Amino acid sequence: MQLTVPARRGNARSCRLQRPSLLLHAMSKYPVGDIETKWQNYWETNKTFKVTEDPAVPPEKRRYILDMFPYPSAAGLHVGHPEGYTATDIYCRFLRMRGYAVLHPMGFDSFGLAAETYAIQTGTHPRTTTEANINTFRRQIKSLGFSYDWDREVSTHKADYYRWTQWIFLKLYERGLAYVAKVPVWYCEALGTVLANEEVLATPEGPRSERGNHPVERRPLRQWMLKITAYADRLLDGLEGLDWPESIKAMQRNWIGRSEGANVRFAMSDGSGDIEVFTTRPDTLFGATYMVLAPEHPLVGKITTAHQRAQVDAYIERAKLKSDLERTELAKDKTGVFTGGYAVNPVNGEKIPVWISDYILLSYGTGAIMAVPAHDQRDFEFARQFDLKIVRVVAHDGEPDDESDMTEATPGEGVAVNSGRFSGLTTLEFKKQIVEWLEEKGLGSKAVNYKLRDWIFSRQRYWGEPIPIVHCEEGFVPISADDLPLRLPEVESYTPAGTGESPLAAVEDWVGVDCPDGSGQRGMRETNTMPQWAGSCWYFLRYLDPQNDKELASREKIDYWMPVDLYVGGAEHAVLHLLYARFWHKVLFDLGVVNTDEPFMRLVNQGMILGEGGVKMSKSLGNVINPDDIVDSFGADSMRMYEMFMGPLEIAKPWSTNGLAGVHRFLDRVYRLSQRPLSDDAPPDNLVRLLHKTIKKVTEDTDTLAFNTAIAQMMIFVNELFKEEELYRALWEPFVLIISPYAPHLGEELWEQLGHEPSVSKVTWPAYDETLTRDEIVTVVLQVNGKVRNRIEVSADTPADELERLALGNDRVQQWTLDKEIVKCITVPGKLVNLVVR
RNA sequence: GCCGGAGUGGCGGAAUUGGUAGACGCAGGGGACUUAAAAUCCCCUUCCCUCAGGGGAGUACGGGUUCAAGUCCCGUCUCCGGUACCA
Repeated sequence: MQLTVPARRGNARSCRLQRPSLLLHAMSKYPVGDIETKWQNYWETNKTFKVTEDPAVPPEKRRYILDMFPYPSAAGLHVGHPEGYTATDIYCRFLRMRGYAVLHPMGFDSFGLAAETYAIQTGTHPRTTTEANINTFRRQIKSLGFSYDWDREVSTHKADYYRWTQWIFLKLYERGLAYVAKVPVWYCEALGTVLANEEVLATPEGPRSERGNHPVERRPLRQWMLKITAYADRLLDGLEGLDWPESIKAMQRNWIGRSEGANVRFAMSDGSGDIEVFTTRPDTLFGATYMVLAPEHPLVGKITTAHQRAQVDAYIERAKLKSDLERTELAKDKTGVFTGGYAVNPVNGEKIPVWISDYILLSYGTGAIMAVPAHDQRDFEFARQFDLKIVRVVAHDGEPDDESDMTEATPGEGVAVNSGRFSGLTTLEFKKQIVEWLEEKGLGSKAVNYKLRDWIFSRQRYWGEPIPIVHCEEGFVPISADDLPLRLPEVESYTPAGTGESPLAAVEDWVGVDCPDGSGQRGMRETNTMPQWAGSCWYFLRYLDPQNDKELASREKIDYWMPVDLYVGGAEHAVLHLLYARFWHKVLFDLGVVNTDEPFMRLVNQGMILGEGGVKMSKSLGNVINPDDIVDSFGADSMRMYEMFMGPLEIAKPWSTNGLAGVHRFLDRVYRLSQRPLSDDAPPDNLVRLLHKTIKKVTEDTDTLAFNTAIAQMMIFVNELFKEEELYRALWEPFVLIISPYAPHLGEELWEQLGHEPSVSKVTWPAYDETLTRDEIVTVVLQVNGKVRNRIEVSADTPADELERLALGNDRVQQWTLDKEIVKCITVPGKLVNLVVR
């Protein structure tokens, strides 16, 4: 998946970014490079982290920990990638040592625009570029010592992978969830192609292509669509049970945008047709004083009077050129034109004018509204702009009765007024009764609307999954699942055809094909390809069974591992990827392919790593940190540990090379400590207690992904050990175990130096003794009126009355209680005594 | 505007069910070692006042609850992320 970092464009050569000069000063006492190479080779040769489906492992001891796989860009790995990957790696290593079977795979989201753009410019096949980039990514990821099971690696552009992406598409098609429709999309004359919304920018000169700054316009073009709206309610309801950040859930809810209301039909006064509107406030029907249609609304032509025709046509022309953005955000003033037509308000028979305006979007609801200016701010502004009638139909406390005094609409709920026999009803009750009334009269009905729209699934591109459909005389004929994969043909040019078709349209001997229905007729292949999102919708299933050529993954393996227990990645995928993947998963669930309705039980977003000084990392600022440079100068363990020490995983935090050096210093200290002669003597009691506290803290914090505080505790422990002459084996061995998920190369090395067989990752995580985690002597705070006046050291089990006696007898305390009456005494054993005086 | 999140030293950040604010690290200061420097080790380091015992203030701001508030409640401000004529 693509991170929203400034991607390098149109240049696939690897480029070394400038090294911060500080890196060159990294001094190291321990042989970082040797150690890290040694253990990476060991893990690779011994397949240390290969995992298989062992039926002896009970289900509650299995975990599927997933990283968002990267889009292999030419720029190589970014410091943002290792953050999430390190977090899951530490967690996985921890879980394994705690006796879990852990599935932890990695792969590549390898279809995408950047490689194709480069192909257009240079003629290099996108596969060549992509696979070179994958090799770089894989090398970089391996250099950080992550414990992936590399035998499960997948890449979405490989035919044995996209075969199953196409298979899922066929299933969607079979179920009526994939269809073709003419929808307005951005078309760029100069580039000869359709552009995605995110490839179009709003500029003062109008909408322009992101690439080349060419003008673009909306054209209704034939596109493949996926009926995600059919799953809107399930996508909404499914969020309830998920352990996801509240913000992501809120964003998905907002994106789906469910709203309840009613559809109401208004007849034209001249009988020229009916206008249907959607409203969430049917209780304000009596306040509907005019209507507005979207400029593209099909009824506009029919109801416009001859007198208004020229103005209306001119307005429609202008609206066409505006982007959605301009029609909404940028437009402060309302614009619109009267059509000359009138509709009849069904509740009171009043004739109300029908206008068109671009504040009404054809794509939402019915593309038409009843305007209630008294209680809707947009309608209010429009009414004031064009001097239309305003009637209040909801009473709120303390409002002026005269509409001419109103300065803004009052959208809240209240009690109905000016509403005939419905007057006096509360908003809630009114809504119920009016819908019943409308249904009785056949004028309308209860309705639900969504902001969510069907997913435009086709791209006029080369580097994507071909859509396995043939256009035959009798219509679309899907390719038989047995004939998949439908491979991408080789092409001579990657440039779009200029007709709004993909480069595939030019490959005549690929496009022309016998119809798969066996009729003997000739047909034409679909030349659109799938969008980049397709491959990432289900990759986590392919990891389960990557070699399977009979099905996308066997049901046994799905049952063994799914659903994903923890999914870590950037918040930039909050809506699209996570919504699309959930949608496909629900379809697969309905098909009986997968075992759960939701794929990802727990989601964590790692925060962005900013440049030094808290600004965004960007090439133009020259503050981009290249992980390769860090690994070269400080080592992978320092890089990993520093990124975890920076702060909580979820928050954005600035990079600091000094901070990195500090963590490196710590690891260096650990190594130097390890070179001291080992002692088998019993260690001092205070250090044993510190060890148990440390094990407890690191255990709990690793379990909750609070890596920064776990590392702080390890630093405290090492600082204390460092002060001792001797290195006690009884303290050192457990410490090597708990640091090993964090600094795995050093962990392996030290474990081996302790005389053990590798790998440390197979050793059981140390236990702690709860009683040893508590201090025997504690500091108790003596307060007078809540202010700390003294501290005393007492045995931890000193009872309350004894503490109270000690407090009252304390001379520093007495200075503050002298001549005062002691009103109250609060004692918290082991913590404090607070004397309240007057 | 709406939704979500966050405001703690010079900086990144700690702080259990309300119970010692500032753990750990960075930066800074002092000392040790060294011919010297680097590296390393030790100590100090929220701010203000101080008779050197301490005292006062302090977790964005203003209130409140409480013996006790960074933590709970009400209001305000700022910043970050998302979204925006969605009828």
